[in-house]
Amino acid sequence: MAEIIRSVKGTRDFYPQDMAIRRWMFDIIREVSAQFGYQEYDGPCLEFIDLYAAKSGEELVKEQAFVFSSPGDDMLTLRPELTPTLARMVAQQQYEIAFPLRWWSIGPFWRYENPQRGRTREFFQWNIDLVGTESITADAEIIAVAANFFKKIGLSPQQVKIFVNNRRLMDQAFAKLEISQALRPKVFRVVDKLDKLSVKEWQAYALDTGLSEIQVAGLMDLVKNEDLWQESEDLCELFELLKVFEVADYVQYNPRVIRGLDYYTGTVFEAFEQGGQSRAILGGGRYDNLVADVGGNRLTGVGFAMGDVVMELVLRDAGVIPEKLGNTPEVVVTVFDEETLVESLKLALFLRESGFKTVVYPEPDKLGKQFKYADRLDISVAVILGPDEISSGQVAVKNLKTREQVTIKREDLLEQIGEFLPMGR
RNA sequence: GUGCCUGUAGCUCAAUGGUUAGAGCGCGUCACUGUGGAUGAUGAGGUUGAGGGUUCGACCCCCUUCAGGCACCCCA
Repeated sequence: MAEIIRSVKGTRDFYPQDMAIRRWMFDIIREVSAQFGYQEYDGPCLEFIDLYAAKSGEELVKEQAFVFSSPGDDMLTLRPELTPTLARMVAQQQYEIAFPLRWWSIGPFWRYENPQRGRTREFFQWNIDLVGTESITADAEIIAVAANFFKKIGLSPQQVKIFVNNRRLMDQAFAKLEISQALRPKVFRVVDKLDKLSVKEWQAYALDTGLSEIQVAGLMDLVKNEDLWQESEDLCELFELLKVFEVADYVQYNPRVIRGLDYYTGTVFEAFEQGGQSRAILGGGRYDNLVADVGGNRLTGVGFAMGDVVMELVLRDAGVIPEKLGNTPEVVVTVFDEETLVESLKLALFLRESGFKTVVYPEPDKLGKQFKYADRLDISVAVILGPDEISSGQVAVKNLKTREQVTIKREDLLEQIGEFLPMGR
């Protein structure tokens, strides 16, 4: 056998059983998004590199994007994120769109990273945004969308938590500690490290970034202060609203959530798996200048993004992925010989029109082999059509799960199949 | 970019430096000419990732290289 050309590093093959899980997950995303009145959109997977250069910074484009020149010598990139595309699309029609807009999307993205658990080079991301309002209600709604997704997919507040903070609040707190503006991006990273390092390591790391000992001590107090939110009007209002949205049990204040991105200006949030791995599932927040960078008017919004890779890991850990996802055929029609093949095909046609997912064994073969095939495909019902049945206007129906078999009149076939099929098909 | 681990049958894995590299699962055929999963019999399937070295002898030890996994870095 010739050697099989391997798949590209960091990509995934979706066999039918994998695809069924993806479909299931995406359907819930679609359902929740639509339920809140969001409209689906999408952009191209290919964009000019300039689109990202304007906004995302050098490092992302140079080191993590798939960049190449087209035959026409344009510098193109496989989109590493959706936000710049969204910004462009909004800017292009800024006088046409009815604001506030509620848009969502799911599609493939590419980043040239070192693949490892929970991280691939090709992945899917759910993006959802509410653009054109500064109301805190919008922040609450977006968080409620995330919480409702968790609820619907089967993750409880004990299994997953959305941690919320406010960038402005943290900026004020940093100002009180007299941490300079220039140092703050680094300080964000310091804060982010707190849960990963020991106290001593963390202090050393913090001092290393240029903070004074007093500042380090102050910072430590700050990021351990779970009541800090009370100093922020926005957060007080947000938490009240989250109660109204009936998602408060999924949400918790956390002063250590800041998000690396510079463009977040108010509310920031990240959902984490609770317990063992504690992986970040989704993240988002409020931003001030979505479209200004690509030449539009100032527009604020709030949104989040969720990758499918970590999400699926978490769902697996939680054991909430259904065993049966209903992507298998339901009925197999057996074929006795060349003469009866046409009868089998006609019967299958009838079953399909009646709404059953039906396959026909493609050629005459031993019944045993046909059953074995059906069994391998996890098909529940076999319809047996041989010369005896044809001449008597009957049909044999076998429940492959229970081995029960009955011979009935043709007109009773649909009812019989319905009886043999497992519930909830 | 850095570090650790792993590459043996289609899959999951064995095999003190010593005969012809094995097992389970899967696959083919038969027992079974209109009835599957079980059982039994039997068969196919390998350049041990690749290249070099040490050795009387290498799946095993050493070097190089390729690939994969995991962690760090980073995470828009």
